[in-house]
Amino acid sequence: MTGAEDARTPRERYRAQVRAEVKKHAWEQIATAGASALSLNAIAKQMGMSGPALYRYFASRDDLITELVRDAYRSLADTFRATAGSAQTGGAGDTGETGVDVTALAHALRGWALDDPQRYFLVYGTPVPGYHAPDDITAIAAEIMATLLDACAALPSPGPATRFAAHLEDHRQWARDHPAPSATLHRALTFWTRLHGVLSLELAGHFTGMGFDPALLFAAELDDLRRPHDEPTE
Amino acid sequence: MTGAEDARTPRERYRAQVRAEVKKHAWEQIATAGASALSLNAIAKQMGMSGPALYRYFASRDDLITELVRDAYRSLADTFRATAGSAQTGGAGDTGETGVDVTALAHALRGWALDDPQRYFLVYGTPVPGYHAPDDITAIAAEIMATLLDACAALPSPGPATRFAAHLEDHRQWARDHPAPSATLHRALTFWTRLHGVLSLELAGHFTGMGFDPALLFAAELDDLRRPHDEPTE
DNA sequence: TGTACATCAGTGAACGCGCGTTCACTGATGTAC
DNA sequence: TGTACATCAGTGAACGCGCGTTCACTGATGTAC
Repeated sequence: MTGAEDARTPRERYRAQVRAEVKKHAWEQIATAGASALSLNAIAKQMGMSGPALYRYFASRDDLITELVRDAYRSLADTFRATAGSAQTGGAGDTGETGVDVTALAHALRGWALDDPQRYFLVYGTPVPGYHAPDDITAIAAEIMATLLDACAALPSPGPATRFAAHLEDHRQWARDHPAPSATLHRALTFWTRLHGVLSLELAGHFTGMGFDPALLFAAELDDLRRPHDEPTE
Repeated sequence: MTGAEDARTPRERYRAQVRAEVKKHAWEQIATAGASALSLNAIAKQMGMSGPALYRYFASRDDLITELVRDAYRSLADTFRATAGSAQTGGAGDTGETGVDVTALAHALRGWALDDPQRYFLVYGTPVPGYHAPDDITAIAAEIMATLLDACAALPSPGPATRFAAHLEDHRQWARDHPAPSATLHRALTFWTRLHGVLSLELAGHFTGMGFDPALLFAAELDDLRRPHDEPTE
């Protein structure tokens, strides 16, 4: 068995290939000069084509950027799903918990971010005022959050009933279908904001010259997230 | 006494005034379309001047942007200093600690960020690949960090001796002149990354549609930062 | 107070550039009989 | 297998635009005697 049949016509396959190559050059351009410097004409030149040729493949510059954003989200969602699927805890003398490992997710996130910082910033960086992502991208973001929620739900202790968790009790539209208690939602949000806090400052270079190893700060935050906390004072 | 003498000549005062007006329009443009869309010609048009006139006031577009970045840093540093100077703890039946109040700093940071999100992102948002801030801006960043360190040093408990603090023991170039123990440095860094994590995701709109109140998540993180923690497990 | 000069703000024309995008067209590839 | 037609990739010219930046110049403001 040499592989599944490719139902696509040669033309379709060629189209897909050129589209992929355009995107590849687009990412290189973004990595070099930032997303705002992305230029269709420059990409065409790099590919040895004339500018208007690209309009066979993308309706407009905005269209291309939106697709890059979508691909970035999709890439992170897939990375999360793959990590969640293969990295269950409970194997090596652990505390007996089962399910998705939140530590593995954290390292997957960090790896994904370091792999291409500008891709990370295209998702989580400075927003362009007025831009609204289409619905299908929002759906991918929700998918990412769902994977994270599953992992947090699998943590040994459900976490303390924080005041913010009480607020979430009545404000959990984003997770209304998830069975996890609100304390777990709080944990997931905290996981997200804390790791993003370290990662985005690190990738933006705000730690350079300070001397310490950002990976260890990341690890410290992760350790803290895994540790059950006291009840909040008062 | 109607005020101190203004040693500046009328021409100098005029210059300063026009420069300020240029910056004002620049900020409006950034708020509307992001920093990458900033255009000298557009600013001149808004001011009813011709484009080249602005070159009397700024050497180049990059020069203007650098100055906006500097002003943003300066603004945050001043806000922090003012907050630290006027908001000592220990007044209202507190636990007896004295010195700068970290809670006040946190709220000052949040207020400053919400006041002008694009200004926040100009400081902490997506970096432009290849751009390096001049030294005097780095110095302002250090000033901000110093104020934060002072506040963390004034917290009731010095915090536990975390593993990361042990690493900082030998990697605290950025705070080699500060008397605070490394555990306090760890606290300051955590303060920074956690609050930035919540703020940047909030300002970028990643919480919109989720239903909860970002202010309460921010408050929850702040509460957690103020609470002394257990020793790390193991 | 008045005159001569220097300083400086602002203009308008111009340069060169690269951008996104449209359009009519050529030539190659695939499809139908 | 060959022919007629439809589909589609890619080109080159062109449009209009706005950008940053320079330059020589005008006119107003300030300074020195």
